[in-house]
Formats: sequence, structure tokens, C-alpha cells
Amino acid sequence: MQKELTYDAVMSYSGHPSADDIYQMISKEHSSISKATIYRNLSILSDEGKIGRVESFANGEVHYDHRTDKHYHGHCRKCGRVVDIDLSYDNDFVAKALPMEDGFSITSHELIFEGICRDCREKEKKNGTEGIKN
Amino acid sequence: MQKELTYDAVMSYSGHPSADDIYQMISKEHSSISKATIYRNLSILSDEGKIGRVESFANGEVHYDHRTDKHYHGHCRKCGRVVDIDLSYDNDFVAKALPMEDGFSITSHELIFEGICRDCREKEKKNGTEGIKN
DNA sequence: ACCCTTATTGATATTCGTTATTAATAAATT
DNA sequence: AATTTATTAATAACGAATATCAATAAGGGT
Repeated sequence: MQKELTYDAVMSYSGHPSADDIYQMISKEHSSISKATIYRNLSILSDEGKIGRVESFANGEVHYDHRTDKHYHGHCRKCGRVVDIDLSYDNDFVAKALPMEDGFSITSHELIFEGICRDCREKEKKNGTEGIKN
Repeated sequence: MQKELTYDAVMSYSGHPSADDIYQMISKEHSSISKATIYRNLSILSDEGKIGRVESFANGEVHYDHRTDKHYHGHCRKCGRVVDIDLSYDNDFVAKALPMEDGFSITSHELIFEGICRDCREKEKKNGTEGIKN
């Protein structure tokens, strides 16, 4: 069953893979697997709470997570890599945050830290492209 | 100049319009304006800091804002509407948050509250579709 | 005014991540 | 085994956004 493969792939992935990352990984061993199957199963697995889903990145890409507990993430603006952030998850945000529009009811929150990962920073230095576009 | 039109449209918009919202608005009066022009000018205007840009929503859609100061937003999971949230912007997050990956440097953060707006909640009640898929 | 250079625009094609469709295959149930 | 139900692969379709590029508009200098 491809769902198991998908689950195992996420669990054995140290970081925060995108659907395509998982596809690349699995298709090495199972070259006939379909991308749609990966997307479908990742979606189901995260709906079931068996894997974590991390969305809300500036580029709209969805990443998955072997951790299922709520925590915060950093996102590299250059390469899209996702890292964990050591900051306790604040359950009181929902109580403290007041929507300015009547009747809007908050169900959860996502806190994303944007930044640059080390790899990308080092590349920048090498190329000396700081502040230079294109 | 279409850039002025775009700017004025965002400024006169009470909420948090998407690029398409602005296109719909302007094309009523200027039917020959191109969608690409709207996208281009919204991008430039927000890069210049003349209008606000709100991204990081679960669906990847970008919204714009007549406010340019940093603040937090709520996002309706049903219809995508964006609302302001009354919670002071925490500049110390960057100091308190520690990336678990060496060398990841944080430059900013986005805090998005997911929820349901009143309109969508009322629709749910009318249809009695709570908990029913499809 | 005129030429020349630079900016801006409209139209369209293309990209990217994702979802929908559908026919085929596999599993489970009777 | 026959019948129903799930899962899959392949591919088309989608929506937001960007890239391309020729056409038009603005500016500047002489």
C-alpha cells in the first residue's frame, strides 16, 4: 500500500519535506508511483493527524513533518527550507487575540519566521551579491 | 498612469483585497487595463512600502493592505477573507525565537490566525452542514 | 519640435503547486 | 468465485502568479 510508503518516507525524513521531496525519495525505489498518490496520501495522513502539515509559507508551498505536536517554524526565503524554532507554542494567543471584525472566530494560529538559512547566506557571500538584484 | 490607479484602489479599499479584487474594481472604470499590470504594480507598490502586503495564508493567495504598519491578521478558511487582529506586534519575537538549525537568521515573522468569518458561519448554520463533508 | 532612450503597458504564454477526473487494478466482503 | 469497495496511476485541469515581448507612452537633450 502506497500510503504506508508515504508515511514511512515522512517519518524517515529528518527535515520538513514538500510533497515533491517525498515523491523524489519514494520514486527512487518505486519508480512507478504516481505524484497524485503522494499528494493524496500526504493530505489524508495529515488529516488523520499521523503526520504534521506546515503551510502558510510566503510561497504557498506545503511541507510535511514527522512531528505532530504544534510548534513554530522558520522558512528560508531563498531556498524554501523549513526549520524548527525553539519558542514555546502559545495556546493563549487565541484568548489574547481579538478580531477587529464582528463574529470572526479564531480556531488556530500559525507563526512563521522568515529568514535565510546558512547555506543560502554562504552562497550570497561567495557571489558577493548582497544588495544587488539579478 | 496605471500605478496611481492601483494605489488609489488599494487605499480606497476598506478590507484586504487580493490582486483579483483590485482588478475587478479597476476594470469597472478602465475596462482595458491588464491583469498583469495590476499584479506588477501591486508588487512594486508593496516593495516600495507604499502599501502593505499580507501573504503566508494557507492557500498561498496574496492580499494587500492600505495599512503599512506591521500587524497581525485573521484568515477565513472558507472564503479567504482577511481581517485585522487586535494584538500588539511583538518585535521581540526575533530575539526570543531560537532556530534549531545552525546559522538560520531570522529577519521577520508572520502570525496568522485561522478561523471562520461570520458570513461563512451563518451559511453553515443555514445549510446545517456542520460535520458533513460534501 | 525632433530624435533617441528609457518606462510602462496589454496581451498572452508559461510556470508551479495542487486538485479533479477517470479508468484500471487491487482488496475486502459476501 | 462473484460482487462490492478502495486505492492507484496517468493525465487533464485549476488558480495564482510570473515571464515574455511587441507596442505604446514619457522624458531628455540638442
